[in-house]
Amino acid sequence: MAPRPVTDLIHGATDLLVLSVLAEDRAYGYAIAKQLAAKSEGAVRLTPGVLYPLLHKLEKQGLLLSSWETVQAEGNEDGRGRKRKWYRLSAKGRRRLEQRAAAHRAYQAVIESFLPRPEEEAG
Amino acid sequence: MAPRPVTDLIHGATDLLVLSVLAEDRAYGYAIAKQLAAKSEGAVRLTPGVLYPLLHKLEKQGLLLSSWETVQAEGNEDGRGRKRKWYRLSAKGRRRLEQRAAAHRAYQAVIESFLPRPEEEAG
DNA sequence: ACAGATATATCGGATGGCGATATATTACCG
DNA sequence: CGGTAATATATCGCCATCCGATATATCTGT
Repeated sequence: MAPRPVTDLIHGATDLLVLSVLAEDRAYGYAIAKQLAAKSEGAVRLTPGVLYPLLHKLEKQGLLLSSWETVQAEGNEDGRGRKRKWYRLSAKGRRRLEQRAAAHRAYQAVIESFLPRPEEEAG
Repeated sequence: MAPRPVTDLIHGATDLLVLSVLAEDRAYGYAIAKQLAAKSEGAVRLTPGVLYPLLHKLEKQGLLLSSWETVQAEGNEDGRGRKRKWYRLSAKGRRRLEQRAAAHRAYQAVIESFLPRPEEEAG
């Protein structure tokens, strides 16, 4: 058994990423994942199995507020349509983002202080 | 039940930290944990439940080499004594450290690119 | 004699990320 | 008009990891 590809991770920063995206503008889950993937050139991919439970957790914690919207398709006059669950940061979520970002930066600085200096790539 | 103190974590960087410490000099487990705690002013504390399974894993992966040493105490002439398991980086471990450090830095740069700019603390 | 630091180790619980799977709607292309 | 892919949300179980608790033994300082 190979030790598993291990796409390797996102190191407990998923909440930070979602909160950060929503700090700029409201968005729905799928759009959040697309934005992260696009702006990181594929490096950050929040799969459904990570994304949706995470959004539910953050909402439950009062960091996000949500509302459903139904997109009316062309030539579709009845009640059906694609549903989107829009999320936005609550005031609490905004404060939490600031805290988490600061804590993340502080912690990364500590880790960086232990790492070996990067190898110079000879030109 | 409060959501647990959540000493909060070390974000999957434990291997990176251990490899980094051992890149400078050989050490035994307890000393590695002490060094990390001291140099980070308590921010990084590898508890036994994290430390020892991790060292075993890294050794099993061929990244670390180990050897036991017995510290002879004063006034103790017989065979007993405190045992230390010394670890050092293998060549493979050294290469792995470079890779992991580079990957870590690249990933952190991506995460940082999503974070909001730090709030200016007015002087 | 006793407490506390040193030193290694394992166990079980909780969390979190991940792939797989499910369901429904809509867009695109031939 | 029919099929495939993209859009959109959601849950499940597996596995790795981190964590506190516990165990054992040695050594130091008082």
